[in-house]
Amino acid sequence: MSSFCLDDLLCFAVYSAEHAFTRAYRPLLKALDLTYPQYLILVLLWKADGQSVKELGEQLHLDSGTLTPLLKRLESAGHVRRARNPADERVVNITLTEQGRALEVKAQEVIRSMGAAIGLCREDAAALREKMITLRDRLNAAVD
Amino acid sequence: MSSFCLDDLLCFAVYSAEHAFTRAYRPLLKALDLTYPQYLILVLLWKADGQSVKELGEQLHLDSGTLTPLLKRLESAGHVRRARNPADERVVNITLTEQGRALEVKAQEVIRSMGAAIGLCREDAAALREKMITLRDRLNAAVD
DNA sequence: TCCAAATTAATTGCACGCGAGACAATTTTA
DNA sequence: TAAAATTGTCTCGCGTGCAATTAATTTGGA
Repeated sequence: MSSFCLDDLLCFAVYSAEHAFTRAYRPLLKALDLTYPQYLILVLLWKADGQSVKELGEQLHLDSGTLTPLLKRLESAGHVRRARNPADERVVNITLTEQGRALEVKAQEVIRSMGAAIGLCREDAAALREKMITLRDRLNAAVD
Repeated sequence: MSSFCLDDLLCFAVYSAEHAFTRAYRPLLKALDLTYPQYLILVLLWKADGQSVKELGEQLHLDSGTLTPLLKRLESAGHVRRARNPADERVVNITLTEQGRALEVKAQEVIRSMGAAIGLCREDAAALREKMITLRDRLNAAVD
């Protein structure tokens, strides 16, 4: 019994790889005064500004209990504005400030640095990414 | 600019897969009153009882700032004991209680359930695991 | 022997991430 | 139209993770 070690578990491999990613991102994002989840939100807004909390949460697989305080921190840092949607007062839309939009240029350098740290060619990275997405979706389906 | 979506990023694929894993584990481990990190610690202790905080941290890639409160919770739940090493008073050794040892049997069922949820054959899971470990180690090397 | 350096665990403060519950706005249904 | 159900967000409490600091101890060299 107990003949396996942690690295034998796929779940732990993913768990520790995720930590390694955030550790690798931390010093790069610190230059922009961002955390990794904050960076992910900006990535979504750079692509489509003005999304609602719910729309952001669906893409991030996070709920509003996580997003609300996170978005408030992004707001107090001056990167986004939060405003109720006049057409439906339940909805809060998140829009970039000029400052938040300006961060996109600096983020290009972060992406380049991470690409180098990963050390995989484009094809291998894409293949691994596909497998992780498939695994994630299967796990999420199993929970429901 | 901003032509990519989140699922195009390997880092996000790993990030969201990790969340999916802990979400999938949560209901299974709740039956044992354990969180996923607590479960990982028990896995290590089932394999080798009496390890120090530092030894556990090295295998989990976590530091004492994370482990100390986590181990205290495991102790107050009655699963482990924390005791200074008489030979070196700086070191705290963690030993399983009878109750903590008994959990290993119930954990077998958790492992079976997760294996089914992952939905990969043994070879594919092992190959994916290898790739994640390699990626993790490369990222960790890049930070230092 | 004694002192400086190194090692280790604990502590503190901050940022997620989630479950549960509260609440207001909106939609559905009777 | 009024009651009921749903939706979107917020708040709270708890459990990680991590950086930085502190305290205690051991080790190594003069």
